[in-house]
Amino acid sequence: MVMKLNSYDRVLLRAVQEDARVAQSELGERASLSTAAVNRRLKLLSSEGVIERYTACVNPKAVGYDLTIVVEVKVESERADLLDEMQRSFAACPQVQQCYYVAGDCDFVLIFLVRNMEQYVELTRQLFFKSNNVKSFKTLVAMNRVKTGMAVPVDE
Amino acid sequence: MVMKLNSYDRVLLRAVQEDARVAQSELGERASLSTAAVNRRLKLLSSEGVIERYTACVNPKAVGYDLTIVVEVKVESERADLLDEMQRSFAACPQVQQCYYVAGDCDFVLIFLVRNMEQYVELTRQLFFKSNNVKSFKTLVAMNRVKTGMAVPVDE
DNA sequence: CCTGAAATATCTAAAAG
DNA sequence: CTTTTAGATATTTCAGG
Repeated sequence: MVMKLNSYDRVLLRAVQEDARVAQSELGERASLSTAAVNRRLKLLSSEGVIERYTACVNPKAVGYDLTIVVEVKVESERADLLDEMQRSFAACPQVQQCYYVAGDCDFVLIFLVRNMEQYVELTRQLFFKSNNVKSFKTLVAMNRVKTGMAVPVDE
Repeated sequence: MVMKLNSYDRVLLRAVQEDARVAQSELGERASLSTAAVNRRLKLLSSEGVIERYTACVNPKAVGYDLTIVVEVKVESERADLLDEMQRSFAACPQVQQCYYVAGDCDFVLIFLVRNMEQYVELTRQLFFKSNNVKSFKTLVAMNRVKTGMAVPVDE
């Protein structure tokens, strides 16, 4: 599960997280590596699961998704089967961008991306009221997406 | 700011969010479009800012980042200059993966990705205690990353 | 808005040091 | 790890409907 990374790999990982479209020849220059070596290492990083996938980052506003909402959910029962079912329904909802099962003073943190408040309200009905296992939830409306992304620090 | 999307664009956006490495010829087949048309539309989507960038998704565990922590921060003062300075310092920290400025019962929601608790504690000192504008913060440790990513729904 | 063909560029794999 | 080579793929441009 944990691949041994050398310092070339680290340079590559930082670079492709920032911009996955830079040519391998260009990556080679930055990492002081041949193009062939870059190719080999990137492929290895993918096959070892260090790089999980490549994706395009879409600007939510550009497709009419203007509202980001963070929600804290408390559950009624911690029964495993009920929690599993909740997680499945959360994960299956396209407007739930992220979901974390947490320890602390709530049980789930969800990040919604919705078109408007109406859509959010409708989704809370579907996801929270229907399940009968949500004790309460707290809504935090984002005024500013200060920092977004899934970038992973690669240090050393 | 808002580009008019046709139904080809929507198919393309869904596809490249899932996997940015599919060939344009393959995308063309899926969208019933020529390769050249796919190329042109993707380039347009980028230049119009609909697609912000392309990125590699790195598995945090594979690089030793095993802990995801959600933090709610309450501030002392809402003075604009103080808030700006906080946002800058949060955004500048590589272990702060995401940061939202929110309305509701706290002011900021941060998502940390850290190696271990020690690192988290150290970062809270730097980011929260130094600023002198953090009234309190609440730590939620993720037991399960149920759903992650920055995927944006593209409907219609 | 589209297509199809031609020209480039990039990636991949193999061979050899 | 390197370089070089060569062939397969992918991207981009261009002419034209």
